[in-house]
Amino acid sequence: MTEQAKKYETLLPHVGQRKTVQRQMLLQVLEEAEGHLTIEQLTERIQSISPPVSLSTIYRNVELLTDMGLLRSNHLPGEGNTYELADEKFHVHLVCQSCHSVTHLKMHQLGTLLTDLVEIAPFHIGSLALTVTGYCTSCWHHLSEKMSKREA
Amino acid sequence: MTEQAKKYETLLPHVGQRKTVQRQMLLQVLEEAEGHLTIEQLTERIQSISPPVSLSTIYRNVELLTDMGLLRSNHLPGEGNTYELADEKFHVHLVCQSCHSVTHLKMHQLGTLLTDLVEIAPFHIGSLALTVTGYCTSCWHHLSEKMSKREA
DNA sequence: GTTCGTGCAAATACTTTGCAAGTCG
DNA sequence: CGACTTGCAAAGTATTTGCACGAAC
Repeated sequence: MTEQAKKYETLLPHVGQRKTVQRQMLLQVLEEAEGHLTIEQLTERIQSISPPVSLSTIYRNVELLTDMGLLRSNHLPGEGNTYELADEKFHVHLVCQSCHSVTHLKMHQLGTLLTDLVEIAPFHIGSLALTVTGYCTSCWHHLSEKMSKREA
Repeated sequence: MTEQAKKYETLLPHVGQRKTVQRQMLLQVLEEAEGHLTIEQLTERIQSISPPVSLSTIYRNVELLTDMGLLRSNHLPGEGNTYELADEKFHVHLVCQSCHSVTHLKMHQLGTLLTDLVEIAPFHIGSLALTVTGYCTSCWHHLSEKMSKREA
Protein backbone atom coordinates (compact mmCIF):
# COMPACT_ATOMS: atom_id res chain seq x y z
CA MET A 1 0.00 0.00 0.00
CA THR A 2 1.33 3.42 -0.89
CA GLU A 3 1.94 6.28 1.42
CA GLN A 4 -1.09 8.22 0.20
CA ALA A 5 -3.42 5.25 0.45
CA LYS A 6 -2.36 4.74 4.03
CA LYS A 7 -3.03 8.37 4.92
CA TYR A 8 -6.38 8.02 3.23
CA GLU A 9 -7.38 5.07 5.43
CA THR A 10 -6.16 6.77 8.54
CA LEU A 11 -7.63 10.19 7.97
CA LEU A 12 -11.13 9.29 6.81
CA PRO A 13 -12.58 8.11 10.14
CA HIS A 14 -11.17 11.20 11.85
CA VAL A 15 -13.44 13.42 9.84
CA GLY A 16 -16.39 11.06 9.92
CA GLN A 17 -16.11 10.05 6.31
CA ARG A 18 -16.22 6.78 4.48
CA LYS A 19 -14.11 4.64 2.28
CA THR A 20 -15.71 4.18 -1.12
CA VAL A 21 -14.67 2.57 -4.38
CA GLN A 22 -14.90 5.89 -6.16
CA ARG A 23 -12.43 7.57 -3.83
CA GLN A 24 -10.00 4.69 -4.01
CA MET A 25 -10.14 4.74 -7.78
CA LEU A 26 -9.33 8.42 -7.81
CA LEU A 27 -6.23 7.91 -5.71
CA GLN A 28 -5.20 4.86 -7.70
CA VAL A 29 -5.45 6.66 -11.03
CA LEU A 30 -3.45 9.59 -9.74
CA GLU A 31 -0.77 7.32 -8.34
CA GLU A 32 -0.37 5.59 -11.67
CA ALA A 33 -0.29 8.89 -13.50
CA GLU A 34 2.83 10.25 -11.80
CA GLY A 35 1.88 13.81 -12.57
CA HIS A 36 -1.04 16.14 -12.90
CA LEU A 37 -4.34 15.21 -14.57
CA THR A 38 -7.27 17.35 -15.60
CA ILE A 39 -10.78 16.45 -14.50
CA GLU A 40 -11.36 15.21 -18.01
CA GLN A 41 -8.33 12.92 -17.98
CA LEU A 42 -9.25 11.64 -14.56
CA THR A 43 -12.73 10.80 -15.73
CA GLU A 44 -11.49 9.01 -18.83
CA ARG A 45 -9.06 6.86 -16.91
CA ILE A 46 -11.55 6.02 -14.22
CA GLN A 47 -14.17 5.01 -16.77
CA SER A 48 -11.65 2.78 -18.49
CA ILE A 49 -10.97 0.59 -15.49
CA SER A 50 -14.33 0.15 -13.86
CA PRO A 51 -18.02 0.98 -13.50
CA PRO A 52 -18.75 4.56 -14.44
CA VAL A 53 -18.29 7.29 -11.89
CA SER A 54 -20.31 10.43 -12.35
CA LEU A 55 -18.69 13.76 -12.96
CA SER A 56 -20.18 15.31 -9.88
CA THR A 57 -18.73 12.56 -7.71
CA ILE A 58 -15.32 13.25 -9.16
CA TYR A 59 -15.66 16.96 -8.49
CA ARG A 60 -16.82 16.32 -4.94
CA ASN A 61 -14.02 13.91 -4.20
CA VAL A 62 -11.10 15.82 -5.60
CA GLU A 63 -12.23 18.64 -3.38
CA LEU A 64 -12.50 16.38 -0.36
CA LEU A 65 -9.13 14.75 -0.93
CA THR A 66 -7.55 18.12 -1.56
CA ASP A 67 -8.86 19.45 1.73
CA MET A 68 -7.56 16.31 3.44
CA GLY A 69 -4.15 17.19 2.06
CA LEU A 70 -3.80 14.12 -0.15
CA LEU A 71 -4.11 15.97 -3.44
CA ARG A 72 -3.04 19.33 -4.69
CA SER A 73 -4.87 21.30 -7.34
CA ASN A 74 -3.13 23.43 -9.92
CA HIS A 75 -4.69 25.56 -12.54
CA LEU A 76 -2.35 25.59 -15.47
CA PRO A 77 -2.99 27.97 -18.38
CA GLY A 78 -4.26 26.04 -21.37
CA GLU A 79 -4.91 22.89 -19.36
CA GLY A 80 -7.59 24.01 -16.98
CA ASN A 81 -7.65 22.77 -13.44
CA THR A 82 -5.47 19.74 -12.71
CA TYR A 83 -4.87 17.48 -9.73
CA GLU A 84 -1.87 15.54 -8.51
CA LEU A 85 -0.78 13.64 -5.44
CA ALA A 86 0.53 15.87 -2.70
CA ASP A 87 3.46 13.67 -1.77
CA GLU A 88 6.73 14.44 -0.08
CA LYS A 89 8.43 15.46 -3.30
CA PHE A 90 8.67 19.03 -4.47
CA HIS A 91 6.55 19.50 -7.60
CA VAL A 92 7.59 21.88 -10.33
CA HIS A 93 5.54 22.89 -13.37
CA LEU A 94 7.23 24.52 -16.31
CA VAL A 95 4.66 26.50 -18.28
CA CYS A 96 5.57 27.83 -21.71
CA GLN A 97 3.99 31.24 -22.23
CA SER A 98 4.07 30.76 -25.99
CA CYS A 99 2.73 27.27 -26.72
CA HIS A 100 1.22 26.73 -23.25
CA SER A 101 2.74 23.31 -22.91
CA VAL A 102 3.33 22.12 -19.36
CA THR A 103 6.14 19.91 -18.15
CA HIS A 104 6.04 18.21 -14.80
CA LEU A 105 9.16 17.79 -12.72
CA LYS A 106 9.90 16.45 -9.26
CA MET A 107 12.80 17.78 -7.26
CA HIS A 108 14.32 16.15 -4.25
CA GLN A 109 16.04 19.13 -2.76
CA LEU A 110 14.96 22.69 -2.30
CA GLY A 111 18.12 24.29 -1.08
CA THR A 112 17.40 26.62 1.77
CA LEU A 113 13.97 27.62 0.55
CA LEU A 114 12.02 25.70 3.12
CA THR A 115 13.87 27.04 6.13
CA ASP A 116 13.62 30.60 4.82
CA LEU A 117 9.93 30.12 4.42
CA VAL A 118 9.31 28.75 7.87
CA GLU A 119 10.99 31.79 9.34
CA ILE A 120 8.84 34.38 7.62
CA ALA A 121 5.48 32.65 7.17
CA PRO A 122 2.97 32.10 9.97
CA PHE A 123 1.64 28.90 8.47
CA HIS A 124 1.57 25.15 8.99
CA ILE A 125 3.17 23.91 5.77
CA GLY A 126 1.74 20.84 4.07
CA SER A 127 3.16 20.68 0.57
CA LEU A 128 4.85 22.94 -1.93
CA ALA A 129 4.46 23.46 -5.67
CA LEU A 130 6.45 25.75 -7.88
CA THR A 131 5.21 27.16 -11.16
CA VAL A 132 7.85 28.42 -13.54
CA THR A 133 6.70 30.58 -16.42
CA GLY A 134 8.92 31.18 -19.44
CA TYR A 135 9.68 29.57 -22.78
CA CYS A 136 10.24 25.92 -23.59
CA THR A 137 13.41 25.34 -25.60
CA SER A 138 11.54 24.93 -28.85
CA CYS A 139 9.57 28.18 -28.58
CA TRP A 140 12.68 29.98 -27.39
CA HIS A 141 14.48 29.04 -30.59
CA HIS A 142 11.66 30.25 -32.79
CA LEU A 143 11.55 33.49 -30.87
CA SER A 144 15.27 34.12 -31.14
CA GLU A 145 15.19 33.59 -34.87
CA LYS A 146 12.31 36.01 -35.27
CA MET A 147 14.12 38.61 -33.24
CA SER A 148 17.33 38.42 -35.20
CA LYS A 149 15.44 38.70 -38.51
CA ARG A 150 13.75 41.80 -37.23
CA GLU A 151 17.03 43.41 -36.39
CA ALA A 152 18.56 42.60 -39.76
CA MET B 1 7.02 54.85 -15.45
CA THR B 2 7.20 51.46 -13.85
CA GLU B 3 9.24 48.54 -15.01
CA GLN B 4 6.23 46.64 -16.30
CA ALA B 5 4.84 49.62 -18.17
CA LYS B 6 8.16 50.07 -19.90
CA LYS B 7 8.27 46.44 -20.98
CA TYR B 8 4.75 46.85 -22.24
CA GLU B 9 5.65 49.76 -24.51
CA THR B 10 8.73 48.00 -25.79
CA LEU B 11 7.26 44.60 -26.41
CA LEU B 12 4.01 45.51 -28.14
CA PRO B 13 5.38 46.62 -31.51
CA HIS B 14 7.56 43.53 -31.62
CA VAL B 15 4.52 41.34 -31.81
CA GLY B 16 2.58 43.69 -34.06
CA GLN B 17 0.17 44.78 -31.40
CA ARG B 18 -1.18 48.06 -30.23
CA LYS B 19 -1.25 50.28 -27.20
CA THR B 20 -4.81 50.79 -25.96
CA VAL B 21 -6.41 52.46 -22.98
CA GLN B 22 -7.90 49.16 -21.89
CA ARG B 23 -4.55 47.41 -21.69
CA GLN B 24 -2.96 50.28 -19.84
CA MET B 25 -5.77 50.30 -17.34
CA LEU B 26 -5.29 46.60 -16.68
CA LEU B 27 -1.63 47.07 -15.89
CA GLN B 28 -2.29 50.13 -13.80
CA VAL B 29 -4.89 48.40 -11.67
CA LEU B 30 -2.62 45.43 -11.09
CA GLU B 31 0.27 47.68 -10.14
CA GLU B 32 -1.81 49.45 -7.57
CA ALA B 33 -3.13 46.17 -6.22
CA GLU B 34 0.22 44.77 -5.12
CA GLY B 35 -1.07 41.22 -5.27
CA HIS B 36 -3.37 38.92 -7.13
CA LEU B 37 -6.82 39.90 -8.35
CA THR B 38 -9.64 37.80 -9.74
CA ILE B 39 -11.26 38.71 -13.04
CA GLU B 40 -14.17 40.02 -11.06
CA GLN B 41 -12.03 42.27 -8.89
CA LEU B 42 -10.14 43.49 -11.94
CA THR B 43 -13.40 44.38 -13.64
CA GLU B 44 -14.76 46.22 -10.62
CA ARG B 45 -11.65 48.32 -10.20
CA ILE B 46 -11.40 49.14 -13.86
CA GLN B 47 -15.04 50.21 -14.00
CA SER B 48 -14.51 52.46 -11.02
CA ILE B 49 -11.83 54.60 -12.63
CA SER B 50 -12.95 55.03 -16.18
CA PRO B 51 -15.25 54.19 -19.08
CA PRO B 52 -16.52 50.64 -18.95
CA VAL B 53 -14.41 47.88 -20.37
CA SER B 54 -16.19 44.76 -21.50
CA LEU B 55 -15.56 41.44 -19.85
CA SER B 56 -14.40 39.82 -23.05
CA THR B 57 -11.79 42.52 -23.51
CA ILE B 58 -10.49 41.85 -20.04
CA TYR B 59 -10.29 38.13 -20.71
CA ARG B 60 -8.53 38.69 -24.02
CA ASN B 61 -6.02 41.08 -22.54
CA VAL B 62 -5.06 39.19 -19.43
CA GLU B 63 -4.26 36.34 -21.78
CA LEU B 64 -2.23 38.56 -24.07
CA LEU B 65 -0.29 40.16 -21.26
CA THR B 66 0.31 36.80 -19.67
CA ASP B 67 1.76 35.46 -22.89
CA MET B 68 3.93 38.56 -23.13
CA GLY B 69 5.29 37.68 -19.72
CA LEU B 70 3.98 40.77 -17.95
CA LEU B 71 1.37 38.97 -15.90
CA ARG B 72 1.14 35.62 -14.25
CA SER B 73 -2.07 33.70 -13.71
CA ASN B 74 -2.79 31.59 -10.65
CA HIS B 75 -5.77 29.49 -10.00
CA LEU B 76 -6.26 29.47 -6.26
CA PRO B 77 -8.84 27.15 -4.71
CA GLY B 78 -11.83 29.12 -3.53
CA GLU B 79 -10.79 32.27 -5.37
CA GLY B 80 -10.95 31.16 -8.95
CA ASN B 81 -8.44 32.36 -11.47
CA THR B 82 -6.33 35.34 -10.44
CA TYR B 83 -3.74 37.56 -12.06
CA GLU B 84 -0.75 39.45 -10.76
CA LEU B 85 2.25 41.32 -12.11
CA ALA B 86 5.10 39.02 -13.05
CA ASP B 87 7.82 41.20 -11.57
CA GLU B 88 11.31 40.38 -10.40
CA LYS B 89 10.14 39.35 -6.95
CA PHE B 90 9.40 35.79 -5.98
CA HIS B 91 5.69 35.34 -5.33
CA VAL B 92 4.41 32.96 -2.70
CA HIS B 93 0.81 31.99 -2.06
CA LEU B 94 -0.16 30.35 1.19
CA VAL B 95 -3.39 28.41 0.70
CA CYS B 96 -5.25 27.05 3.72
CA GLN B 97 -6.79 23.69 2.91
CA SER B 98 -9.41 24.15 5.57
CA CYS B 99 -10.81 27.66 5.15
CA HIS B 100 -9.38 28.23 1.66
CA SER B 101 -8.03 31.62 2.55
CA VAL B 102 -5.06 32.80 0.53
CA THR B 103 -2.20 34.96 1.71
CA HIS B 104 0.14 36.67 -0.68
CA LEU B 105 3.81 37.04 0.13
CA LYS B 106 6.84 38.36 -1.75
CA MET B 107 10.28 37.00 -1.06
CA HIS B 108 13.52 38.58 -2.05
CA GLN B 109 15.75 35.58 -1.86
CA LEU B 110 15.29 32.03 -2.97
CA GLY B 111 18.34 30.38 -1.55
CA THR B 112 19.88 28.06 -4.07
CA LEU B 113 16.62 27.09 -5.68
CA LEU B 114 17.14 29.04 -8.86
CA THR B 115 20.56 27.65 -9.64
CA ASP B 116 19.43 24.10 -8.92
CA LEU B 117 16.56 24.61 -11.28
CA VAL B 118 18.65 25.98 -14.11
CA GLU B 119 20.83 22.91 -13.94
CA ILE B 120 18.08 20.35 -14.31
CA ALA B 121 15.44 22.09 -16.39
CA PRO B 122 15.70 22.65 -20.16
CA PHE B 123 13.75 25.86 -20.06
CA HIS B 124 14.12 29.61 -20.45
CA ILE B 125 12.95 30.88 -17.08
CA GLY B 126 10.76 33.98 -16.91
CA SER B 127 9.24 34.14 -13.46
CA LEU B 128 8.56 31.90 -10.50
CA ALA B 129 5.58 31.40 -8.19
CA LEU B 130 5.35 29.11 -5.23
CA THR B 131 2.10 27.73 -3.85
CA VAL B 132 2.21 26.45 -0.31
CA THR B 133 -0.68 24.30 0.83
CA GLY B 134 -1.34 23.66 4.51
CA TYR B 135 -3.20 25.27 7.39
CA CYS B 136 -3.35 28.90 8.40
CA THR B 137 -2.58 29.43 12.07
CA SER B 138 -6.22 29.90 13.00
CA CYS B 139 -7.43 26.66 11.36
CA TRP B 140 -4.44 24.81 12.75
CA HIS B 141 -5.48 25.72 16.27
CA HIS B 142 -9.05 24.53 15.77
CA LEU B 143 -7.78 21.30 14.32
CA SER B 144 -5.39 20.61 17.17
CA GLU B 145 -8.15 21.12 19.70
CA LYS B 146 -10.46 18.75 17.87
CA MET B 147 -7.78 16.11 17.72
CA SER B 148 -6.96 16.24 21.41
CA LYS B 149 -10.65 16.00 22.35
CA ARG B 150 -10.96 12.92 20.18
CA GLU B 151 -8.08 11.26 21.93
CA ALA B 152 -9.42 12.05 25.36
C1' DG C 1 -6.37 53.09 -45.51
C1' DT C 2 -5.24 48.86 -43.41
C1' DT C 3 -4.74 46.12 -39.56
C1' DC C 4 -5.80 45.33 -34.99
C1' DG C 5 -8.95 45.87 -30.89
C1' DT C 6 -13.41 46.43 -28.65
C1' DG C 7 -18.21 45.66 -27.31
C1' DC C 8 -22.13 43.09 -27.53
C1' DA C 9 -24.79 39.01 -27.64
C1' DA C 10 -24.81 34.27 -28.27
C1' DA C 11 -22.56 29.94 -27.75
C1' DT C 12 -19.58 26.88 -24.95
C1' DA C 13 -17.49 24.92 -21.30
C1' DC C 14 -17.00 24.17 -16.53
C1' DT C 15 -18.66 23.45 -11.84
C1' DT C 16 -22.14 23.15 -8.24
C1' DT C 17 -26.54 21.70 -6.22
C1' DG C 18 -31.05 19.29 -4.83
C1' DC C 19 -32.94 15.19 -4.21
C1' DA C 20 -34.13 10.12 -4.33
C1' DA C 21 -31.86 5.83 -4.17
C1' DG C 22 -27.88 3.12 -2.66
C1' DT C 23 -23.82 2.07 0.70
C1' DC C 24 -20.87 1.89 4.63
C1' DG C 25 -20.02 1.11 9.39
C1' DC D 1 -30.70 1.55 11.35
C1' DG D 2 -28.55 6.19 10.77
C1' DA D 3 -25.18 8.92 8.49
C1' DC D 4 -22.66 9.57 4.47
C1' DT D 5 -22.32 9.02 -0.83
C1' DT D 6 -23.65 8.59 -5.34
C1' DG D 7 -25.95 9.54 -9.86
C1' DC D 8 -28.76 12.16 -12.44
C1' DA D 9 -30.63 16.23 -14.21
C1' DA D 10 -31.02 20.97 -13.70
C1' DA D 11 -29.16 25.37 -12.29
C1' DG D 12 -25.41 28.45 -11.93
C1' DT D 13 -20.80 30.40 -13.27
C1' DA D 14 -17.09 31.21 -15.99
C1' DT D 15 -14.97 31.71 -20.41
C1' DT D 16 -14.80 31.95 -25.49
C1' DT D 17 -16.32 33.34 -30.10
C1' DG D 18 -18.35 35.78 -34.34
C1' DC D 19 -19.16 39.89 -36.16
C1' DA D 20 -19.89 44.92 -37.03
C1' DC D 21 -18.05 49.17 -35.51
C1' DG D 22 -14.23 52.06 -33.84
C1' DA D 23 -9.28 53.11 -32.91
C1' DA D 24 -4.20 52.89 -33.63
C1' DC D 25 -0.37 53.31 -36.69
